Amino acid sequence: MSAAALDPPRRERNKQEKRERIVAAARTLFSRKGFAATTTAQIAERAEIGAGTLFLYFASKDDLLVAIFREQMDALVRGALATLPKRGSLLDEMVHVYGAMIEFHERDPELARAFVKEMLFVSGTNRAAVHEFIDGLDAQLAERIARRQARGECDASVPALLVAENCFALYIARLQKWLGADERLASAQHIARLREAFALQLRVLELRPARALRAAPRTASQRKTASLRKRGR
Amino acid sequence: MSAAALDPPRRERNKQEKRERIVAAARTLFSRKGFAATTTAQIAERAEIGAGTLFLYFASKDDLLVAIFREQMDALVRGALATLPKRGSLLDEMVHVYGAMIEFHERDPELARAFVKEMLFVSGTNRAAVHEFIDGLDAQLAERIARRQARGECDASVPALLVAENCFALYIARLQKWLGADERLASAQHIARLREAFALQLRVLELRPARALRAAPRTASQRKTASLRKRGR
DNA sequence: GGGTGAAACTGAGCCTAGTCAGTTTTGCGA
DNA sequence: TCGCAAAACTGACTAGGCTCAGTTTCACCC
Repeated sequence: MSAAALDPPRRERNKQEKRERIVAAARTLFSRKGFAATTTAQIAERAEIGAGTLFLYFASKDDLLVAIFREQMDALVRGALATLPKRGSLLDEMVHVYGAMIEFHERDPELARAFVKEMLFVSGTNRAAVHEFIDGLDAQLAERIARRQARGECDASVPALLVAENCFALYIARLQKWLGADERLASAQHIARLREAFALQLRVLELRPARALRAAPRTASQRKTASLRKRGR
Repeated sequence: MSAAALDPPRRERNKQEKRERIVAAARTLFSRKGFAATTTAQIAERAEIGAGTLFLYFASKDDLLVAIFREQMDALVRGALATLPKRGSLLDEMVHVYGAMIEFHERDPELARAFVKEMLFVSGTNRAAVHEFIDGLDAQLAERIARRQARGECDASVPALLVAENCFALYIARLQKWLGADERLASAQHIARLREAFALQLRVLELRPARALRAAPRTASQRKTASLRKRGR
């Protein structure tokens, strides 16, 4: 057999195909029967692999779930960032991006719950990817903030990345309140609440009439810990 | 046997004692060998009960862990609120309370990680208690904010409870960043970071020179969702 | 003090995520 | 074409959380 040019990555390609089969099988079964009710044996059977093979591709059942979601989230956020409302406020942009994620999770709250629970403590094949995703999102949104600061639309003395990180925290907290409660409000409700929380955080970016920036005098104990604040990134 | 006055709650008292034995056994074993390495069978044996009995008292191994931590957190927060620094700023107070929790978690990060992961999605015997704990903490801190607002030290137009809720979100996010990462910084580092995040959020409470409160004009899409914002509490 | 129904308890056994010793497949150099 | 080492794969097996049918204990009433 003389497929010289294509062959070298053949083994690799087989692996990739198999991985895809596993992901496809898992996606189907998870959404059909739920996460807890799907066994890894069923996934393996549907993907036509041995029961143990699954764990060569994913460190655990949780890891597999996170892999599936992360891929979808990547695409979702790329889409949301590409369709940011022109002429909207910063708040609008934030809500546009995070609102898209909330709407996505509304499709299947049980899966979303399992995902959110795992996401922040991933330790399998997704560790790096998840942290890159979060850092990337924070950086993108910080960039949008910084641009407005440069244009003089926002208070430039506020660290943009820190604002973006705080907003991500507010998003996660909203998800947790939503998915951790039994009464399930519609996603629109949660987006509205998220907007409130964001609005409060983004207020620090409002331009202030001249002075005021160091308005509140620092207290003794504030000064005491000040030396710790220079974080070594 | 004539212990008439004490007997009626005897069954009840036995149950309570048994529950305590389970909690004590679990606490010891968890901290000695870690959460994952401790089996429920070992806990049951040490508590001198049958293996199945444990699950009459706690819905799952996770539920047991959450019960233990929640009890400790209750006491910790009560203590922290009782020892708030006099004459400190609002920021100092926030850091005092949440810093105490971070320091507590530093004692055993593996347990803390498992706890934080479960806490927000509890579904066992602790559901209500955990949510009461969080709501109570938010309310207490909101009260501290409101007091300052009433005294004219803070911008009274800012909803105090929302600020407190946002701060809790920032605390959780900090915990997750800490315990979800492999490189374990000292708790002092994390308290310093938490202070930064809080400081940024609390800036919205700074008094502003007269105008400015409705500084930024609302955009079209902001108005669009405004009707959703009246949350039905 | 004995009968009775309910509450509490028990542990053998089920179920499934995850492991690993052994087997098959693959790529490559002779 | 033929070894051969490494990579990939397999499925019987294990461990441990949790269940539940059966048993014991308890409180109450005659």
